[in-house]
Amino acid sequence: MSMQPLFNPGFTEVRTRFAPSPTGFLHVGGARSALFNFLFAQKNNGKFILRIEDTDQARSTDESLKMMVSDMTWLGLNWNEGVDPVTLKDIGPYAPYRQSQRLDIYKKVADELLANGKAFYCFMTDAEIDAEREKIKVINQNAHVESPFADWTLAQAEAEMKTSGKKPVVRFKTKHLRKDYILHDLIRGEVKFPSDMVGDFVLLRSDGMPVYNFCCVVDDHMMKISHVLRAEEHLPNTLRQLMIYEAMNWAQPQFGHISLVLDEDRQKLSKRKGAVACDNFRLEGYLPSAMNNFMALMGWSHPEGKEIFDLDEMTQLFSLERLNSSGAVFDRVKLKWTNAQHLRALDDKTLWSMIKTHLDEKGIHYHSDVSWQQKSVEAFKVKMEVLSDAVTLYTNLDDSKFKISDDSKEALSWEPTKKVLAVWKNLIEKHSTESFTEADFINMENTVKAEAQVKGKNLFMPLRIAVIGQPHGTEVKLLVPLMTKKSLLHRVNLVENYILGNIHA
RNA sequence: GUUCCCAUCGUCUAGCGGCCUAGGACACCUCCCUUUCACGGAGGAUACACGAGUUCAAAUCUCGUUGGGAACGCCA
Repeated sequence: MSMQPLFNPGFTEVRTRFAPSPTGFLHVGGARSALFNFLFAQKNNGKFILRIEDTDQARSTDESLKMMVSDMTWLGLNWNEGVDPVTLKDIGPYAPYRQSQRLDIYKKVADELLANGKAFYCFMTDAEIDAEREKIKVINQNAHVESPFADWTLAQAEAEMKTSGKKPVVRFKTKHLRKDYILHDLIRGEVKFPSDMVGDFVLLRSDGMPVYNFCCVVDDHMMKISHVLRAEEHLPNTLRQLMIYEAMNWAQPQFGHISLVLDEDRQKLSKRKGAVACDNFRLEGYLPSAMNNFMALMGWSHPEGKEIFDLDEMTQLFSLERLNSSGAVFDRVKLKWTNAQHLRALDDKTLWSMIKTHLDEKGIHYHSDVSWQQKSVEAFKVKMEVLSDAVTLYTNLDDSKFKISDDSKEALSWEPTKKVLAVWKNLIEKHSTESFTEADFINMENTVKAEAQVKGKNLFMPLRIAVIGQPHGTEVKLLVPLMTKKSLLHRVNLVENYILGNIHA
């Protein structure tokens, strides 16, 4: 049995990176790529780098960069080098890690390619390119626009710049590369690209800003990235990148192209069909552990088929061999279930502190008493799938928000209901303390049963409505200990009035 | 259109030539638990896109067809 080397010649340790462009929120698809890079680096005692691809000056914002950083931190995908999560300063041996601050580096590489004839200055205007494109399209769909400047000497181009003042782009010369490029993809196996798949692509824009395919290669090389795990949409880019590696005579990292995350209609996940920003999920009360768990399961599988696990377990078990190559539909229903499982695995104290955050945010009232909080968590734990579900659950405990639901009407119209409520109210009034225990409630319930001569749902539904205003939901014996005598009286009075109002209406 | 990628239950997937009359999970249905709704438990229904090869043997390998997706920018 022969061991496959972990990385290509020229690399000494596993170094992966996630390189978002700060032009919006962190997308779950991106987060999943980040996760796999993080896991692979962790698993192999390597380094995980956060690089910022902000060469699109028009769209990159600081706001977005902060969001990316905080979302990554929230998920627990901690990086070893890159933008510091607190100070936002670049830290690590290969700083700076944002491309807008590495311009001189790209320029130097471009100059080298220019000098040895692997790239050229192109003075074509947008209009000229468009016109040319139209022209050749008629003859051959497959053809690429050919720049008349491809064969100019460097001196010629420099003279032209000087005299005309024109600002050219730098293009990579592909014409002479008539051959197939073979990529040994970690996930897809052998992928063959014909070199005529691409034309002379831009390296440097006319304003000197580098273009993605160029700075990506330069940075991956300079930062000694050993493994590039990225979404499948980048697969066609890889040809351009392979060409640059070859032209610079640089050692290639290993590439792995992960399948796409799709919408229900099997297209690339987009925000038009629901939330896709990590931040939205955080706000709705999804746990980072559940997010990671769920994202991992789109494309990766636990060796024992387990469905619920945390980041540590993933890190222990992660391997590229268990990554599959077909796209995965983002199933929000299963995400919710996954979250519920993680929620229930939490101890009551931790869960309470998370619930509290959501209640505070909405200004929902709760008791400061720790045992009350504990009891409330016990009562509501299995009723929640996401933390924000707590908002409704605890609002139901607020007297000022008490409301009788529409589906209560039927039970309130039953003949024995009036009697049940009367006995119930009487028992509350007679109760000697302000609060009730579970045992108190069970006694009271039995008394109502005997005195009102009712049982089954004729007993239970009216009682629940008198407590919570709804015929279904949390066990009444768990609800009553969360309430006061005053509160229960207030509620039963409202329900009685409601029935009276209905009768006379 | 061109190039590339992909193809197992509705969805996420296991499977890497015989263990597969295809396993698990979500969702769905039935029952149990439960004086409600849930949670939990036990069952059920549902899939190897199609066609040729290779082989004693194919969900697994090869080719083709079909279907889906992505990329074709001075976006990343």
